[in-house]
Amino acid sequence: MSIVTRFAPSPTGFLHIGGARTALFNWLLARHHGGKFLLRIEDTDRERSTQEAVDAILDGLKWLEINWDGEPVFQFSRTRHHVELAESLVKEGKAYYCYCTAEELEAMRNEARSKGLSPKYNGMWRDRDHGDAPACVNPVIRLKAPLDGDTTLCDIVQGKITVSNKELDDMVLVRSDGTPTFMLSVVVDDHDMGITHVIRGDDHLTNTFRHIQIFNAFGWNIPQYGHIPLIHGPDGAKLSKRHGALGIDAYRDRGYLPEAVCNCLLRLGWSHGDDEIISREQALEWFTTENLGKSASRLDFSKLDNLNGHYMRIADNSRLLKNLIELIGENISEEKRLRLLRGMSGLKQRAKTMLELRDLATIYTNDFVPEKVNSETQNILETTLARLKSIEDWTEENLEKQLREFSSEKNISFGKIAQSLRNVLTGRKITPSIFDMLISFGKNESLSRINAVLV
RNA sequence: GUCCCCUUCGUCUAGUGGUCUAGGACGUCGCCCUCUCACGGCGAUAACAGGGAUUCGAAUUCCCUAGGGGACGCCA
Repeated sequence: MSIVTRFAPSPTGFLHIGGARTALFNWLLARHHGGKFLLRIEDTDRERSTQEAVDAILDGLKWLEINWDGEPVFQFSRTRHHVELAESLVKEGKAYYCYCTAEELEAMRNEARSKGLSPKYNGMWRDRDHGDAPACVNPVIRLKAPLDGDTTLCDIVQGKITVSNKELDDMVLVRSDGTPTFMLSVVVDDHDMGITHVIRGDDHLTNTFRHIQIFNAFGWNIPQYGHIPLIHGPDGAKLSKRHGALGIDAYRDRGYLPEAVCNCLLRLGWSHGDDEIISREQALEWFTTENLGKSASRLDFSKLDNLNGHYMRIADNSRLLKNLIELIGENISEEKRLRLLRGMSGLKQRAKTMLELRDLATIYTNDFVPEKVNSETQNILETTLARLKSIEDWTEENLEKQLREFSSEKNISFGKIAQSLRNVLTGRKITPSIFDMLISFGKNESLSRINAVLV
């Protein structure tokens, strides 16, 4: 049997880090087994669903290079089908109309709570005759859930979990306005889409028992479920906007590379021995549900920084340049682009994020302003300039050779020469190596910058 | 309140009864490399929530306690 997984976000907000990880895991599971990964937009809540959120989710997935098969399924478009199936359940006696008002339901819950039970529907219309129906109340359709026995979930991650059916009530399948609920829609769509495996957040665990009851009512096969623990904020509490519950776009804006974000997410709740840096190819090869963890984790930004630094270092220079120019958002002259490209290797190993890279890169993009130097530095620069002028073979290797020779000939410490050059070329004390910069600026620009200080 | 789940260094985790005086990674600290800063290298720091039980032997199995989380909607 071929594996079909899905990611089914509701477009009521951005794609956050937890959702991205869920998508990643489902994607990896499907791709690892050569199966399909589908996308379903759960937009049945018309009040809160927005097109912006749909776009944000799609963009986020694309940025992470989590590609789905076929077109996304929009759940709302399947409303009629969902309702018809619910009605067929009523005909079969597996569901029923309930005419309870909001006040009655509230009273039921309060009563249950006061008895120390979990608040739930008491089944008052379960076996009641249609004729009793109040004329002015539009009914909902409820599932006739089993009253006795228990429902068991064999979870891929959490193991076997059994819940007494007494804990579950007759859930609403179709609302009084005639629209299907999440409970119904998820089950029908998962069935129709041929979903075989569902990896989702732990917060859905208790829903799953309800889903199983609906599957059973229809007599359909139940997919394999894997409930992964939630990601917590740095303080261990539920992830909220206060901590890392940012949209995935915020990670891009903060200068993270998608492969670093994926690697980081992958290690949150999944492991492969002692491996930390895991490429996409390796992840695809190694990912199985056996290695999913059972306990909640927190997003560690210093680890993300570290991973990002790694992926920056191994990233292709021209790709980084392209990203950098987008980030700067201004026109960069051809000359400066060339400088940046030549200097990229030296810059990228000093940056943990694209934002840091952008700051470092200003040494090559800022306009040159000559700074005053003291007479000692001036003397050093004067003689150094003469020497540099004479160098025809302007390569890193040769520059190093020549300048080191020069240093011992003149009996000037190499550190002094280097710091003087660094300062005059960039106006800064912290930069990439001077050879790196001499090459990046090129001979002409380098000499003219030194000259500008001497005049 | 009820039900369910979780608990190894500060953080992410390895570990599925002996190979664990518990391994790796990030962070932190120190040293080395060195033209500054990084990178890199070496080293240090630091954990099995607590208590019982099973066993010759338990981080690993079972029970209890504590702590944390999740769910209890005509939201998804």
